[in-house]
Amino acid sequence: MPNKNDVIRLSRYRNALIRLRALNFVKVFSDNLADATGVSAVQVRKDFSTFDISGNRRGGYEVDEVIKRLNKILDKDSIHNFIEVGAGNLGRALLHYPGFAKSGIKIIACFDIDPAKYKPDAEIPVLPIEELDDFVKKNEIRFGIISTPDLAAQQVLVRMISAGIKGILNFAPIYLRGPQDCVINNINLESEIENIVYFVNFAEENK
Amino acid sequence: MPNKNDVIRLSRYRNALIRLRALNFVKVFSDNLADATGVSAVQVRKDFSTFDISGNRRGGYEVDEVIKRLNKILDKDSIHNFIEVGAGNLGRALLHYPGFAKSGIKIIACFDIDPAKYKPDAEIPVLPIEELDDFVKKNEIRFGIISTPDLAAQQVLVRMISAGIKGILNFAPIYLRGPQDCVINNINLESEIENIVYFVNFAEENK
DNA sequence: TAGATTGTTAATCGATTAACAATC
DNA sequence: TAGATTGTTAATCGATTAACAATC
Repeated sequence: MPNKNDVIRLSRYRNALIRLRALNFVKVFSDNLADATGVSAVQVRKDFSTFDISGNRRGGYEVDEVIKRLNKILDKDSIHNFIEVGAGNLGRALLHYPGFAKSGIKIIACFDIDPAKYKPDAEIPVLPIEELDDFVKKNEIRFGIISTPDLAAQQVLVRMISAGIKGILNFAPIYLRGPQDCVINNINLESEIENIVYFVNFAEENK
Repeated sequence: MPNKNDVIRLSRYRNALIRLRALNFVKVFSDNLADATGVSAVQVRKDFSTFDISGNRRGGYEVDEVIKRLNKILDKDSIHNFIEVGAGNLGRALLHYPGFAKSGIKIIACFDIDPAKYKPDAEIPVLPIEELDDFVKKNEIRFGIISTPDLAAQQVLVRMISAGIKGILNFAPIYLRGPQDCVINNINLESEIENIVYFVNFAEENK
């Protein structure tokens, strides 16, 4: 079974290939992709081989074909409906993040506890959190985004899972874990910053 | 030299410890931290040992002391000034992200190419990108955030680096790399989503 | 054919864990 | 002292890379 890093690399290859295609590349060698992504050329070939993407010895890989294959693997040919919980600054920004729309990701509703935030008639409605369960079940939503403060996050997680959500992107600054059959990716902005600060300081002290 | 994951775990320990302290914990065992963070107990002890955080055999670790030590290591006792480039939806949300303020991270100015976005008199001013270089040098800024579309990101990176920025958090959906002495953490929201979709699909197909 | 590139197997490297000695 | 926990060394596991055979 592939792990998170393997699949992250596939995304990276896809991004690079789309850019190379825009530059009229028809074929690429693993070396080109290595340069474009910072991944080693062997790693590229190994990944392609494990995901059944094959090239021509001597002729490299066909850009279009590899992109098609990656689209299939990453399920980029269909639209994925998401719900979001937390209509604060970050939450509202994500609702209108152009990268999502462009990339087949559609947030179809947002939920909050604060009545002041409700906007039932907006293009992407903001609804009371109590309606989450029904909404998710009725619309068969499998994916959710958490953009609440950390204190609320754990409860929101429980609610999402019991409603049947299977994949979650969590922006609350608390590391969430779920049951076996639920995928949670945590993005902790504070800890990313701490990380950067640490390594910049480290470099400064050791130069 | 520690790597990114090592330091990310330190952040995680710190978060957990702050929560445990709020629950009046005075001491913790590596087992407690393991439960609280999902990291194994050996790993906790190993990490603490490599970062010179010591406990009492039999008595565990003192919460306050470990937090202090982690604050020192992660440089949480001072305020870090950041600049940001890109005042779109996401950029504006980050400007007012409460988690940053709470955590000693201060974005002191934002830059954009679009004159319609300029707000030189706002609390956090939005300034023309041309002013970045001077501003960074005058204020000795070491850290930056990129929240532009992908096409602009590469140029923004060059500009930041030549101005002397050493640590960058990049939200543009393109994987950026910099010179040896510059730390870049890439957060690619699209690829995080692709990742979640992949694993949810995978679980569904293999159940 | 010669040369270049893929695809794969074996070797290496690094990170995690198991085992256990030290000690409070 | 007995028991529990830290701290560390050695073993294991997994991921990356080196080497090279296959082949276009």
